[in-house]
Amino acid sequence: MGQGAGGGPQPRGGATLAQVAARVGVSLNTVSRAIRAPHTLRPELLGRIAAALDELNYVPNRIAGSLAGTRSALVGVVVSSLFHSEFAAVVEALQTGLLARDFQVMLGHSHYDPAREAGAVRALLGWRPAAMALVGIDHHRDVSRMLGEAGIPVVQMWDVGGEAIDSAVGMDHVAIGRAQAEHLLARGYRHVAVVGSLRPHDARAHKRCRGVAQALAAAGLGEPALATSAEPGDPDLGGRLVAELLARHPEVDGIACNSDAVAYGVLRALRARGRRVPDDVGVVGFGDAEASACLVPALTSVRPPRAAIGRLTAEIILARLEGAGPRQLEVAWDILVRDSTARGSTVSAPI
Amino acid sequence: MGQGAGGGPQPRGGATLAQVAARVGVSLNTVSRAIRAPHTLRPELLGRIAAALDELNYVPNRIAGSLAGTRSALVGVVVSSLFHSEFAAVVEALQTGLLARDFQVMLGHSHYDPAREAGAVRALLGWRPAAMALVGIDHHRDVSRMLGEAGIPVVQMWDVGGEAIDSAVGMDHVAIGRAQAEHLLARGYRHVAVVGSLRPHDARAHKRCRGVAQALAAAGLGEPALATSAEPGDPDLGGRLVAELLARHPEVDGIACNSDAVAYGVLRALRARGRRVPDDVGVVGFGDAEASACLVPALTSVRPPRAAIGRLTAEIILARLEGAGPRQLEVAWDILVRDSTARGSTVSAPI
DNA sequence: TTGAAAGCGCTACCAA
DNA sequence: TTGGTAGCGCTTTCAA
Repeated sequence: MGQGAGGGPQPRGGATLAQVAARVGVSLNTVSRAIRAPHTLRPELLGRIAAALDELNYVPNRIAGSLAGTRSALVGVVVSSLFHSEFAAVVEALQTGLLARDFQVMLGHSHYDPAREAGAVRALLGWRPAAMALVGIDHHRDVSRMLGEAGIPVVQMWDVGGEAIDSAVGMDHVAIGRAQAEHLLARGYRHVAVVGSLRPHDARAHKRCRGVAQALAAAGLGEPALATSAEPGDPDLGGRLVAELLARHPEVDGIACNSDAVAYGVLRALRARGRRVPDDVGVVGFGDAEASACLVPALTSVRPPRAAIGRLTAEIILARLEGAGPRQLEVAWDILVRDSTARGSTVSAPI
Repeated sequence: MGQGAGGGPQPRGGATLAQVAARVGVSLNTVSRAIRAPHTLRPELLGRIAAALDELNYVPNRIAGSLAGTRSALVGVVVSSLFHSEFAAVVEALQTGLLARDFQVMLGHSHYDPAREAGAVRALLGWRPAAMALVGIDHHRDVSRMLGEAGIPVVQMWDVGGEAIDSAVGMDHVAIGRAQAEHLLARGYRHVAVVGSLRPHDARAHKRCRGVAQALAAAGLGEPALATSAEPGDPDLGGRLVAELLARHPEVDGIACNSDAVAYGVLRALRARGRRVPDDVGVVGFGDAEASACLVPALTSVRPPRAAIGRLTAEIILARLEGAGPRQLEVAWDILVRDSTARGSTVSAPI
């Protein structure tokens, strides 16, 4: 209270097309065309309009443009989480690809919860996006229904193998789990366990887990020992889970982790318990986080092609918008073999 | 070609308010009020409208709402980069705070480039956001001008101490640099260097660097040795810079890194060269990344209150929008002391 | 090459 | 408690 006008700043918006038109002395839609189809105007007029546009710092109102135009310039993107940065690089590559064609990305988070995912999808759909991209291939039926009814291109990222709503770009997570286990077996580890965060609705994590079991079965071994939790996967969780695992299954000598962050904690806890890596125990991660090559021992991990997934998603969206059909792509990943599984490459039978 | 209709999916949008109204047999704006002010309708009518809304899967068109309404429901956010996840936690906390009040976040990236930052700000302003938040306090003058003219609340995050456009929530980066150096000196390291990515327009990094120099000067020591680069800060860069540093300044025994990722590479390179940490060299990072506590030796680092910065930014934006005045907050950070600087806590003079 | 007019789907205000 | 009406700033026809 007092003499001030009170209240926050008054949004002034910028100049409107009509104001620019009035200043130049032409009609509103001549200015509009000066922006969208400059070649249809006399150069002289175009020059005067450009000058006015510049002078008034005209910034096109995309809200108005979207409402009036036939297509929106927004793409909705739903990721599980940005926090653990699993998907930050995917989003960045996607946004870069889209921005080049003047599409804005709108981000939503599911926090690994189907209800929140549905909420995020609904909220984004309210902005009438031209397309949507989301992490995962298995969704709550409300999500599939809403997305199907929206009648826009939808790209499901990161996973493949489920029933795609429209298009998909991802990895075969069962194969990844299998590869984790096969790598451990090839290095001579026989008692393989799975450690990590396994949220009820994180289908990818469950698939990798299943892949590990498949590989063990194929090798004539029993079920993998499991130490999982629905908590977010961080080093502390890894430490707690491995402690619990070793108490129950002291024979474990190979650990497939559901994320590198968890693997960091696993390595630390093994060290604290005097278990040598890779001599006594082999550890393989998932995600190839930035620090993984700098740990001691350096962590063997699965590297997902994050930037490629983001880039391909952008490409598919743009192509779909121009009339191309849906596509489903499986992208390749690889295992970066480092010291944490460097016990030797021949299968040595236990004494 | 072929028999198909060709073309991508036809965006069908959802049902409109008018369609719902027609179905119930009331006027369009009665339905609008059923959504925004339900208590002003007869319960019976409200029930019928709710049923129709549900049956037609009505999703309000936020584009139309923003254009017609007095205020937009968007907040623009510009970060330097998501990729190195420096700001992912800030954005997530900010988005959570805003979403609770039904504001959508629109993200832009500057990639540590003033021109791209200006481009991102301009692009976001086109959506007529209700407010903007951006990383950094020192901006290209075009950015300050555009933001000032927009007449909306603007919160500058992460840094403080410059001339704020409107509001700010951040840390004193000079003090952080000073603290890094003082910590090293307190642990008995005498020849302190700065290693890391120093992009021309990353004012925060420059301030931390200046802080280190100040602390050395205050202790009667000379300028810090510098090994910096404009490349993105990752472990490989850290490794290369420290190799170059030790070639030029073999006497260095304390290293202040501009990010934890760089520090990871520094630790690895020191190990490869047979320099023991913390005995021969002390290393302190910035950012407290997830892996830092799991390295060997565990990395001493400065921990920024990322979630708090995001949350406070959301609070300030919401308050500003309700008429509160601008605020400038400096938030506290701390140094997590770990093994990489654990040489002892008394200053021991070199022999 | 330019202008006029009709909406896009909604909110805000007024009248009933 | 409800309905009518005038825009928001632009794109998109169509006519001049």
